[in-house]
Amino acid sequence: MLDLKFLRENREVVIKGAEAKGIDINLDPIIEADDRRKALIQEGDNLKSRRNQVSAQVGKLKKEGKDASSVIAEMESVKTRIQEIDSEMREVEKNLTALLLTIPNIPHTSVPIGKTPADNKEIFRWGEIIKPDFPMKPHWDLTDKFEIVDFSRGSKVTGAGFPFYVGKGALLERALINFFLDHAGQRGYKEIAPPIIVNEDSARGTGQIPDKEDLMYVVERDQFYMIPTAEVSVTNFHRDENLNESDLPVKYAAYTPCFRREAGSYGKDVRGLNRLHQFDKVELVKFVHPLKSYDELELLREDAERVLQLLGLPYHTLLMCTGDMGFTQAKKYDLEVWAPGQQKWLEVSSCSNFESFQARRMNIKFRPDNGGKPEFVHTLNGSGLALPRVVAALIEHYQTPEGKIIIPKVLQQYTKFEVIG
RNA sequence: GGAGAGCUGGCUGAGUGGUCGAAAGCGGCGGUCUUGAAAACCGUUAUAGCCUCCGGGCUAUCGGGGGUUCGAAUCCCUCGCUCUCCGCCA
Repeated sequence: MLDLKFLRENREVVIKGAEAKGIDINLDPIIEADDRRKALIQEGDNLKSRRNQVSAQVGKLKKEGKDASSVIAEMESVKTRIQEIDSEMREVEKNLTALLLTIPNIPHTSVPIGKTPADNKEIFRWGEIIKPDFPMKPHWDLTDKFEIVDFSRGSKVTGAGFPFYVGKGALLERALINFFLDHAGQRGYKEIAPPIIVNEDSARGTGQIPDKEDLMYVVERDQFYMIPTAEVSVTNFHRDENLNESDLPVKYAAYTPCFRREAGSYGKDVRGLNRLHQFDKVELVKFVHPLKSYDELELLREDAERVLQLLGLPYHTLLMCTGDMGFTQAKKYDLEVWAPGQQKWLEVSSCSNFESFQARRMNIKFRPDNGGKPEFVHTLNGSGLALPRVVAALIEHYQTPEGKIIIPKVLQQYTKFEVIG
C-alpha cells in the first residue's frame, strides 16, 4: 500500500498512476476517512490526557486517605466518551486500511504507458530461433512418447494440472532445480527452503489477499493458504523486522512447489506443461536500499536471463506496460522463452520492483548506518525460473529429427544422462 | 490430542492495581583520560500517531485482540507462540 501522507500530498500522481494501470480509484473517501480519524485522535487524546491527570490525582488522594469519589464521578462521562471514540476509531481505521489497499502502486517513470500486452516493449532478444528441416513436435507429444510426464495419472490422482514427472522427467526436474539454485548461490543469493503453506497475515503481506484470493488454494479449516509463489513465504520472512543497512542487499533464492487455482483461465494454453495447478519454481527475492532498487532490478533480471543463456534457450525480455503490469508492481520485466514445437513464447520469469509498497504493508525497515530513523526497504522478486515452461521449451528446442531429446551440456552434470530416447 | 509453566526495551532480567515507557546488568553511541588502544569514569540509548507559535506538547505501545477499573505490564476473557511432561508419529 501507499503512504497516506504521500497520497494526500500527491493526489494527482496517485490518480494518474492508477489510470495508467487501467484502475479506477476514488481518493475522496480516503481523505474523508483520514480526516475523521484525525478528528477522533485529537478528541480522544485530549480526553485521555485529562483522564491520566485525574487518575494521578485519585492516586494521590487515596494515598493521603482522602475521599476521591467526587473526582471519580466526574470521570464517568469522560470514560464513556473515550470508549465511544475508541470503538469508532476501530471502524474508521479498518475502513481506511481497506480503502488504502484498493490503491495500486504507482508505475515508475520509465514504464511505457499502455493498455494491453501488445503495448509491452521488447527490450532484448537472445539466441537464434531455429528453423529446422523437420517438423517439430510440441512437448506433450514427446513427454507422452518417452513417458516422462504422466498427465492422465495426475488427473486420476488429483485433477487436471497436477502431472506426475516420471523417470528421466523427474530427474530432469530435479536437475533444473539444482542448477537454478546453484547458479543463484554463485550470484550471492542465500538459499532458503520455506514453508509452502502460510497464514493469513503473510498472505495479506504480499498482497495475495484481499484482491487475489481466488488465485490460491485455501486450507480453510486452519485458515492457511497454499503459496502461489515462494515470494509469499520468503518476503514475509522479514515481516515486522528492522534490517541493518550494512546487510543490504539481502538476497534469497528458494525452491518451492507453487499452487495456483487458475480459476477462469480454462480453455487457453492448457495443453501439456503450459499451465498447471502445481508447479516447481526457484524464486529470487531481494530486500534493498530504496536508492538502489532500480539498479538491483536490472541485476535481478540479468540473473534470471543468465540461466536461459546457459541452457542455450532463445528468449526475449519484455518491459511490461502500465496496463499489463499488475497492482503491486512499480516496474516489471517478463522473460519469455521460445517454444519451437508450439511456435510461441512462454513466460518463464517475471522480475519486479515493488519499491516500498510491500515493505509498508509488511513493516520491513532498515536502520541507517548513520543512526537515523528506520526507513522502509524496497522489495524485489523474480522467478529464476519457473520449471514447467522451461522444461517444455527445452524439450521442444532440443528435439532431434530422430525424435530424441538432447540434454544441454550444462545440465548433464546434474541429470547424469545426455539424451532422452 | 491431554496436563502444566511461560511470553517485559537490541539482549539478559526485575516489576502482581497508582507518575512504570518500565529497575539493574550487558551491548550500542558520544565524551573525559591515553602517543594509540584497553580499563575506568561521565553522559546518552525504543517505535508510531496527532497537534505545533517548530521550543516542544500530548497519546498509544510490556506476545496479538477484547474486557474490568477513576487508573492495567500487573486482574478477567480470547487467540497465537515458546518450554516441560504424557500420548501419537515421518
